[in-house]
Amino acid sequence: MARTTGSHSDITGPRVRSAALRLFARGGYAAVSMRAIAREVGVQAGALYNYTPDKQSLLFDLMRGHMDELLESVPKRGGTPLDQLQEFVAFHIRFHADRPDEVFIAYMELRNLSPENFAEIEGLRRAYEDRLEAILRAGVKSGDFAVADTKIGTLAIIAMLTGVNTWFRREGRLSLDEVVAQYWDMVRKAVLA
Amino acid sequence: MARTTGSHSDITGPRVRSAALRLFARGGYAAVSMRAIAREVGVQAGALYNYTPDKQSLLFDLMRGHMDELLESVPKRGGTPLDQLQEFVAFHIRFHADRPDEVFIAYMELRNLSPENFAEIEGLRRAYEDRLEAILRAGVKSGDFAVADTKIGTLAIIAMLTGVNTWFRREGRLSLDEVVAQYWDMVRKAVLA
DNA sequence: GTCTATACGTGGATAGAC
DNA sequence: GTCTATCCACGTATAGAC
Repeated sequence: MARTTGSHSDITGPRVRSAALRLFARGGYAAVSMRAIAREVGVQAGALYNYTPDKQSLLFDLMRGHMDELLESVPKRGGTPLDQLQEFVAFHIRFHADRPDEVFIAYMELRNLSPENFAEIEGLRRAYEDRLEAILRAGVKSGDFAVADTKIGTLAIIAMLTGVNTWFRREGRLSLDEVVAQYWDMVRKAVLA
Repeated sequence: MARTTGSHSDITGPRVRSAALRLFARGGYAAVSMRAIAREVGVQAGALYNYTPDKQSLLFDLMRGHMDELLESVPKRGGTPLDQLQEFVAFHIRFHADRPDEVFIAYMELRNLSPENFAEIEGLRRAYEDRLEAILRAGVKSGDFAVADTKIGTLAIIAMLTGVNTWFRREGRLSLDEVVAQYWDMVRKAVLA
């Protein structure tokens, strides 16, 4: 995908991020070279450094952008604990199903972050988990839910929901509505008193 | 860890596998060099090739060994569907908690397998899932369980259980017995009619 | 069976011309 | 802003001495 010389700062930046996202998700951060990213964008490797100081920042920006969007999008509190939980389950599955590459990177490439960058991403992930745990605690307090340890319950539910991404395909046997319905059924029964 | 020249075939082989396991789990297959493995074992890089034809085989052997052991260890059928499910849940959590490095590699490094090796590991993983799905189907048939789609139920339960490995630490707040008890409580409620 | 030495490719990142 | 050219470190794997 050769390109001619010229100025394209406004469009090349997003293209670099997009190419890195796709390639990191497919091959893994460590296995993807800056040259491969440049080839995908249609520039030479040296030109990438107009848009990122280094490869590590490219990974970190993708992960932070994803986590920021997740935290901005998660439903705010409202309604009964059961209503809130249902809303959370549907939101989590749909949000993640829409962004398979971002989700894959956010889970698989944590160990390739520098210690400082890892700490920041970990904090955002914790903040997201806290949203769900607050719902479970409210439900336990109101007597609607029976969850022995809300922290474990939180991690168990998130692991179960995120697992959808490992197998769900839009062309597959089941619609996303059906998937959401069954997961909600399982989660609901698992936490109800 | 310098070593003197000599013959150590009987002990070096297992040490190579053990070092590769630990380093792959910590840093990721792509980021770990043969030199790093050799350093951990205490030999020069060239000597590794007496024990493995290449790096890919090292990864594949670790994963196949893990999956073989998993399939040999999984409880065979017996008792009511509810009893079988309880046994499966306890087995899965304990087996995986005992082998954090193997489990981490088996889930994270699938994409670094050659296509042929990937197909073989995928087949073993599928066989393991089939064990659980058979239990769910038996429970649905007997009327004990209410699971809309046993394939989804299988994947949801396995994802939930395997997630324990991302946070459980033996020195932590909860004993493995307590963890098993709460997960069994959630799984049981989730599938019961 | 392990060593040293090396072939050969590729990695991230930078310099300077245009 | 992008290009070409390059630096230098490191990767897997092999050859041949001991």
